[in-house]
Amino acid sequence: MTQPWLSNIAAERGVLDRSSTAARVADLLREQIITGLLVPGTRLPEEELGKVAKVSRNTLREAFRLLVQERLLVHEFNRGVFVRTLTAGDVADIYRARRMLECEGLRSAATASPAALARLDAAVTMGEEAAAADLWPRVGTADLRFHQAVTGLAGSPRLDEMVYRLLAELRLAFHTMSSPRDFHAPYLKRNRTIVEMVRGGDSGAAERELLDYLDTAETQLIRAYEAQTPDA
Amino acid sequence: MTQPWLSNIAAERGVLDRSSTAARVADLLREQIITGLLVPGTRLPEEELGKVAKVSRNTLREAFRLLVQERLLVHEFNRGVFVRTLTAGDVADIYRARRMLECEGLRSAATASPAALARLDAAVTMGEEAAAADLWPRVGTADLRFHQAVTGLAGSPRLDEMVYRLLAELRLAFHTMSSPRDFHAPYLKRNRTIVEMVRGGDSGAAERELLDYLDTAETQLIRAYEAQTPDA
DNA sequence: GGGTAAGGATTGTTCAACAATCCAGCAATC
DNA sequence: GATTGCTGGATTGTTGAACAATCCTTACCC
Repeated sequence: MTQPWLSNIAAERGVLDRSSTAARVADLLREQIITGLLVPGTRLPEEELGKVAKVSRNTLREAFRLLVQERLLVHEFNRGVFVRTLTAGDVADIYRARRMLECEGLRSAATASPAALARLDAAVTMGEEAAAADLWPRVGTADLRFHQAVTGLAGSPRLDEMVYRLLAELRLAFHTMSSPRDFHAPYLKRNRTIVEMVRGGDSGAAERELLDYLDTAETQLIRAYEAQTPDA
Repeated sequence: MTQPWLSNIAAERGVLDRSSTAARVADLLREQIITGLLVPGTRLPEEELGKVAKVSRNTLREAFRLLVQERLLVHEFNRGVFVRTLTAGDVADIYRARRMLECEGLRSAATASPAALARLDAAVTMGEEAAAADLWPRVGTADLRFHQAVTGLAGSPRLDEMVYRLLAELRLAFHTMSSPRDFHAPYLKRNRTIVEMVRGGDSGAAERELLDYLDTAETQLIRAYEAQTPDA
């Protein structure tokens, strides 16, 4: 391990062989969920799903467990697994946690690694280019990646994982928004603003901007959410 | 649902019927891990373990998944599951996340529910009584419960879960401490101090105290940790 | 109408088997 | 002598079928 590039190999090694069938089935299901084709509340019967996915019930159950861990599915004992349905309270709780995590990231922006800053910039650029090309779902992913990069400024693997899970969870609520374009468009500019504030060293201003940003996004989302699910 | 105690029953209902064999096997393994009998790095062979636990390989694998999610085990594809070994970097990262979460709890102490405050008090009292009775492992659990209660002041289920997982993870490192008594004893008083500051409404002082508290605990733990695992 | 019992459908769990992969040990080569 | 290549045994990954336990619906009875 004296050569520097050997440690690079060692670090990236994990992604090479990781390919269990259960993980691949989980990928398929995740895709269906985050694109909104699998509606929250839907029950996923083991036998039927196993047949169409051409995997045994056991491995399918293992895939379920992976997605339950990501909070995309819920597992009720002796009743089966369902696509998670978020309550308005869940959305509020997620935004509360996001505020804490992302602000923590901005506060440690001064000591952030160049790679982390580059990821921040790349995410914003990706969003702008996707908007120019009219690829609005891609704008959505870029936005999520931006917020992950904000938290990533802290350089903490655990904080990264936390925000990753929160954002994955949020996708369950995004589909209640009528148009992804109207939802994501206003935030493109604000993301760029935040990046420039961070680059300029004014993390206090960036934090204020981000908090206001999250507030409006939260109320917008919750309003659309409660309109769709009367009461609850 | 007009009776108040009915909602209590409804809230606690989930734990009644939740009794899959996999969960119970996971409980057994967790016990062995947090008491330190199962040393980090140990490999858990499926066939052998399934025989002694008298469960099939499939359900054992399900138990493994549960503990992998709790970060007590790690799962390497085609190689098996191992008891997680924390690096000094892991410990530092855990404390970083704890600082963020627990301070967030203290900051919302003013708006915390009476039940959350009661839990805080109960945890400290439990620790003091356990110390008086010379039950030091119990002091340890009381301490963990205290920190969970601190975060619980925020009243956020997700923050609660995050800190729960972090503290569970941390137990993997506790066994490197030679004596649980020497490690936990000094913190009994500081816990009480923090509770009184919170009760008095001075959450700023409580936060400063807690941060100092966590700093010393972290350095103490990491020092003992690096002494035991030379290099790494 | 409301409670109840039977029935079917689905999940929980086990078992046995085979394929895929890893790993330690040994042979071959330079 | 160290590295490479191979081989056999052990362990994990995955499958399919079977049975028990549980839930849900339907029909029945009072």
